Amino acid sequence: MAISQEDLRTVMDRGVAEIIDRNEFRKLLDRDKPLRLKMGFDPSSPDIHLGHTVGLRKLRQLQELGHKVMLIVGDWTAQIGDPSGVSATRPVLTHEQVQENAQTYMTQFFKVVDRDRTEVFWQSEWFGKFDLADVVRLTGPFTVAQMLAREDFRRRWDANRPIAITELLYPLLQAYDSVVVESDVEFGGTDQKFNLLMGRELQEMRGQRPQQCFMVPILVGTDGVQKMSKSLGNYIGVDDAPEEQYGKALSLPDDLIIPYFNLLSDLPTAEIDDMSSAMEGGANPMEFKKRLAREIVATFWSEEDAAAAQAHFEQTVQRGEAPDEAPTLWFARSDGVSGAVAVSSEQGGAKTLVSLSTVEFLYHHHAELGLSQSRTAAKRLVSQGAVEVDGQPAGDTLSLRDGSVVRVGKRRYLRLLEDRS
RNA sequence: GGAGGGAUGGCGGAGCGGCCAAUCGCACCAGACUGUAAAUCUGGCGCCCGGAAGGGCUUCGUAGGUUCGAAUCCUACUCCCUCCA
Repeated sequence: MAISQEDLRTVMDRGVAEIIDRNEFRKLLDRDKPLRLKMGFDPSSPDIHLGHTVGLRKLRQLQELGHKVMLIVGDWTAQIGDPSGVSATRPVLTHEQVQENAQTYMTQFFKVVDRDRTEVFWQSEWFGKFDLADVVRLTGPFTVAQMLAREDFRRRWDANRPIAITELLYPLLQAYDSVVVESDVEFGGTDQKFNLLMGRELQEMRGQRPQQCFMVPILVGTDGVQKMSKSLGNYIGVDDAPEEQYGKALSLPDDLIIPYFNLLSDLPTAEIDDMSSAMEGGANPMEFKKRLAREIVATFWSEEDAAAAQAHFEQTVQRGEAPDEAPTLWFARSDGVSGAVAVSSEQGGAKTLVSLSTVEFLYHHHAELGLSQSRTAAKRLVSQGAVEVDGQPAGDTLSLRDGSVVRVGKRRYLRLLEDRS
């Protein structure tokens, strides 16, 4: 398959941590047959964030060169829990949860990867009929020492911390997947190295050409320090709303702008380099960051959504105005009382609504405002000066009109409108 | 089979009879500052009453008990972990 020099560089160098074996992989790209690209996931926590998309984008690039993705739903390995990284005991998932998580995952997965060039497998297709003889045959050739070669096993072993036998099984199951789908290349983060190499080994034992291992770098999270992860809260989710993604992207430390462009956008490398030197020359990073944020939103949503998210950001954060689409609290004049809002007087055509008190208002409308249902919490907000009405700090009692906007903290708004219908 | 350690707020982790609604870190919320929802600083962070001072109620695996008083002591139970074999 003919591949341009530029594509080749993009595929093999941009956003790549390590390829084993690099030369082999290079040769495979020149073959006529589409490559079988393997990518597995455990349906244990279904949300995909930007950190995952670094690898997914690679898959996409290769799909566009004509190759095919084998997506493996790890419904068996999910039972075990990947010991890579943190070794917390995971709750065993029910069949329904697994199904559900897998669906969520795939919906997000296919925001980046081309569904038409993807084949989906479930581990249960083969492990469902595995018997003890198969297990013995699978585990037989491996030794404990081999397993202890892996860093996290080794560490726990040395520290006398428990290692479950099923955990040792994990890499083997993953390796077996490679045999079943006859994977040519398996993708994963650098933390997957051991598991990926296991696949190579097992394939060779079973008379297959060993897969290449393609490792992508771990993405640094929005805090600029630790790797992006949901549990650390420094992530941008694929499924986050456009404004959410945009806002989170803008909160990135400036020195992450360039790496993010490299790993998460299709902008030509030359253009990225230009930005880099422009910033070194004193250009305001804000503009580039906005561009980055737009790129990100557009990847997962659309250009229009990206533009809207930017407008939203500029309006609410930079200018501190209420968003157009603030939740609305409708009140009926005839009610007299709607929730905690009471119509108290009408002067010169403009009705004035007066709440019982600011605290009561927040308490009664906690749902619309996204607050917790607690008077104490509402009181705290009031005493902290977090409440304002139409741009003016609110006192102990609110004075509201048709069209008033109540703002709580930086990001919560509630618009009051009379229901004239 | 034997010996030992442990279960505390969303998480991690102090406390080991009154000064504990419970140190501290993370997360979270608010304020200030900022190009930024970052960083930093300040404050807050069980529920309820009160303008406030303050008061009340429910929490430290579960169930009982000792005590004027228990997250802290005792008993039983449940679960987790480590070491020896």
